[in-house]
Amino acid sequence: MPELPEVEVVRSGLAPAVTGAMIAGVTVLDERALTRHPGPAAGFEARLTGRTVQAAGRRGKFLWLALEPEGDTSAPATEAVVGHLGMSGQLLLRPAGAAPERHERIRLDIHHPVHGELAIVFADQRTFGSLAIDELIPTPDAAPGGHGWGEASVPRQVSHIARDPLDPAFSDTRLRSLLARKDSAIKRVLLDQTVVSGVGNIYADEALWAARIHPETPAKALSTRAVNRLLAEIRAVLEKALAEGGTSFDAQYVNVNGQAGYFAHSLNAYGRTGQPCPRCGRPIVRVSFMNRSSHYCPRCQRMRMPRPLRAA
DNA sequence: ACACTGCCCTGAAGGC
DNA sequence: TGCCTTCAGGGCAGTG
Repeated sequence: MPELPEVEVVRSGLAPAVTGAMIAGVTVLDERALTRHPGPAAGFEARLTGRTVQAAGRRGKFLWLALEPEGDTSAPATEAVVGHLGMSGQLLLRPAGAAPERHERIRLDIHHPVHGELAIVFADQRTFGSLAIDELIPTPDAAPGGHGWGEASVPRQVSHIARDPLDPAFSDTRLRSLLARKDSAIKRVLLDQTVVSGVGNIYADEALWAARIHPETPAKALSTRAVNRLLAEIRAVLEKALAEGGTSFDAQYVNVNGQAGYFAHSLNAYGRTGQPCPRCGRPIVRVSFMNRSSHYCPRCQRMRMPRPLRAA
C-alpha cells in the first residue's frame, strides 16, 4: 500500500537511473495501466519513444518523469509521464532484456549515458495504478511543483492535489483553516488528498495514534494545539517510515530493486488489532470506517469535544 | 459547493 | 480437498 514514504523510496531510487536517460522503447502489455492516459496505447508508445527524461518528481503519492522538450532542450519541460501506484503498483529497475515480471503492465527501455541500457518495469497486480502522459502546468504559488522537481510546474492530473506535509511550500495555515471548517471525521479528512497529500490508511492511523486523537473526531472540534500536534506527528511518522525504506506487508510494496521496507516493525496501531497499545497496554481496536479499517487505542484516543460543541 | 458512497481489480486467507 | 466469501483500499464518478 504505497503512501508518501513508499512512493518517495521509488522516486529516489529511479531518479539517478532515469535523469538524462533516453526512452528507447515502450511496450504496453495491458491497457488498463493507461486508464488515466488520454488516447490509445499506440499513441502513448509513439509519443514517449525517443524522449529524454529530465527529472523524477513527486507530490504526495503521485510521481512523474518530466520530459525534455523536443527541439529546444534548454526550454522548460511542458510534459511528463505521471504515475500513480494505486494499491499494488511497482516501478522496478531491471537490466535490459530482463524476463517479464509477474503482473507486468508497461515496460520502458531506456538508454542512460552513464548506466547504459536499462528497463523500467511498471507491474501492478490490482491494476489501480496507472501511467499517463500529461501536460505540466504552472503552480499557483510559483513554488516548485514537488519533491525532486525544481520547476514551478506540476502535471495537470496532480494539480488539484494538495502539497504534502514534507514539502517546504506546504502551508500549515491553510491546513488549519481547512480543518476548522470541516465537520467530517478527522481520519476522513486526512485521507482527502486535496486537503493534505501523501497520507493513506496506514500513516493516518499511526499519526492519529501518536497524537492521541480519536479517528472519528470531527475535524473542526480539534483545538489548534491538537491540530499542531497532529501535523507534527504526521511529519514524524512519514519521515521515520522514509528512513526505514517504507512499510511492507504483502510484498506488494517494494523499492526499485524489488526489496521491501522495514517500517512494518515500527507500527503502533495499524494492523495491530487485539495487541496491546504500546503506550497503555489496552488492546488496539479495529473498526470498519468508510469501507476501510481504522485501528486505534480506545484509552489513549478518546473522543474529546470542546465546550461549544458539547453544549449542542 | 460540499459530503459521502460505490466501484474498479486481483490474490491471499479463512470458513465450511 | 475445494469452493466460496471476505478483505486489502486510492482515487474519482456519481448521487444527494
